[in-house]
Amino acid sequence: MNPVPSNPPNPAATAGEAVSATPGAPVVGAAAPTFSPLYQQIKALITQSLQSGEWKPGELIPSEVELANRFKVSQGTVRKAIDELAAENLVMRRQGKGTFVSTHHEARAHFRFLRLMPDEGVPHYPESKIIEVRRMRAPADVARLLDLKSGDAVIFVKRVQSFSLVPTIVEELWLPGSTFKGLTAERLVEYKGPMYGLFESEFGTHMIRASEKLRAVCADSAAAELLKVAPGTPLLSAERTSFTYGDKPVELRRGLYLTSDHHYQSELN
Amino acid sequence: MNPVPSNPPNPAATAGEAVSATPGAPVVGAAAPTFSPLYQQIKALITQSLQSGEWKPGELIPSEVELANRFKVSQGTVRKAIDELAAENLVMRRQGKGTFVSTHHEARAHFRFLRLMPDEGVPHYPESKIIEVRRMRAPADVARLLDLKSGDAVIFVKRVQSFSLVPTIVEELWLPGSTFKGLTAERLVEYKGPMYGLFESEFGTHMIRASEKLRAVCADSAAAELLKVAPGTPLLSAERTSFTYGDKPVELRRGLYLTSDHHYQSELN
DNA sequence: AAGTGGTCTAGACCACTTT
DNA sequence: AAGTGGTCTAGACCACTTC
Repeated sequence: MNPVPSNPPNPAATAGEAVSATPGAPVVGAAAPTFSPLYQQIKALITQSLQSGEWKPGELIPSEVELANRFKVSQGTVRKAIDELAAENLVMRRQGKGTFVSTHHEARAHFRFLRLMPDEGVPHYPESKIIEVRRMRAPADVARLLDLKSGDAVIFVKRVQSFSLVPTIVEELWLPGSTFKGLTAERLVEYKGPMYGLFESEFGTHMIRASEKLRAVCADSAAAELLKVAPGTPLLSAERTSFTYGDKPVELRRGLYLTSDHHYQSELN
Repeated sequence: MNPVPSNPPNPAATAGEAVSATPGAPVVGAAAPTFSPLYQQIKALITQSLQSGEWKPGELIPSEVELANRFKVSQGTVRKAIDELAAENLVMRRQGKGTFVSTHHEARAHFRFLRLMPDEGVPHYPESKIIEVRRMRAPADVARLLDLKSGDAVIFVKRVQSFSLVPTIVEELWLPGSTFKGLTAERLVEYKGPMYGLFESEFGTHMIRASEKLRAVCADSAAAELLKVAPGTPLLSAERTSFTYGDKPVELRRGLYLTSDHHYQSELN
């Protein structure tokens, strides 16, 4: 279970699946040895504990000193592992308090995946209306993107979001049926707070990353009606795939954004 | 010139503009002391050297050991400063060789600020055609975003980019006239390579960050003609402000993207 | 062989939070 | 006072590149 370091201060080493950094070392039966630094191995172990739910979103994880003792490495090595996890937003460090598992139940998390911002001077009172929730069989394209088999059960959700009473977003979601068993319109409507918070608390699925493809499209009659605009109005289309631990896709989302009073903010570094 | 650390291993300290971390320390005449960690001060000093051109894009900067000696701090502190600069893409580390100043003359830099990607299976042969270059007085909105006074000289550029012979992007740029004195259509046309490479080499202006606002709009007649599409075709509008060192805005760009065979890729973390 | 960045350790002290 | 993360140092060795 331990990474088993064989470093200078560590004597002899306690055998086991030793990690040698020597190129010519006898790596029995490994075609591609895949060496990795100790701190990366520690990072992977911590990630596993996050994924397994040993430490749940919002909870405190063990202190650096404690983790260093557990893994038999120095505090500096644990620190570097946690530094990367913090950079990836998997955990949050707070001086004097400890390191917490990230959660979507937080003010700062609400806008993490929503890049649509009100233009200057436009107020921001969000509202969500569920239009439809139903179970269906995954079409080929949805199945492919969610890593399912064509025809597997998926849950389909359609909703409209308004800002300051102006309908601005119409969204369609596809979720793997097996993961979100029991998700109904009632539960979505009743739930207060962000949808990713519900996924996290009620279904144990924590979204940690997403990838979007943006396009400009014309509003079809359905979207136009929901957004109360003329058919043909240009809309910003965002096709999002969201991932949980291990880069496993667990949500497909197609949003159509009305961008007359809002814009999609993108920072390039 | 030195940060003058007064840390345990350093004896007595060599006087000067000492940086104390003691809250009650006598900070003469400083209303808001603005303490900062040593490595942040080192980072700022390195950034100054980058900005002043002491080390130019593509060049090697002094080694960690050398910088540690120069600043009279440990290598670990220099390392942490450079780590952050590398994370911000200001420098690039290469094991065994050294640390290099980032440059826009590189394959990997070409797509740093261009998020428009060909859809799957669509080939990618870029081509650029300059439509217009002229000097003008900055309109109020351009002046505001470029931190200039209304009426200051700016250079206006209009160009069309094609991918695999399909016109896909029409762009308008505004650049501060003082910074880009002598920029002409000829130089833009003659120059091989990315435009930011030209700005870097010929005008000493290195873009390090940009911020875009995206919207869906209808093609006006001018854009429609250049992109060879029907007026009213939905286009993705990207309004970009680019910054150089010190968060100084040095470019304003409005791009209109045809997204029938391309998409704007956005990664959410 | 020498020089560079990359990893790892050990120990000190600081800043912040809670008890 | 005790515990947490944050900073800083010093020294060792490793991996990679060049001479």
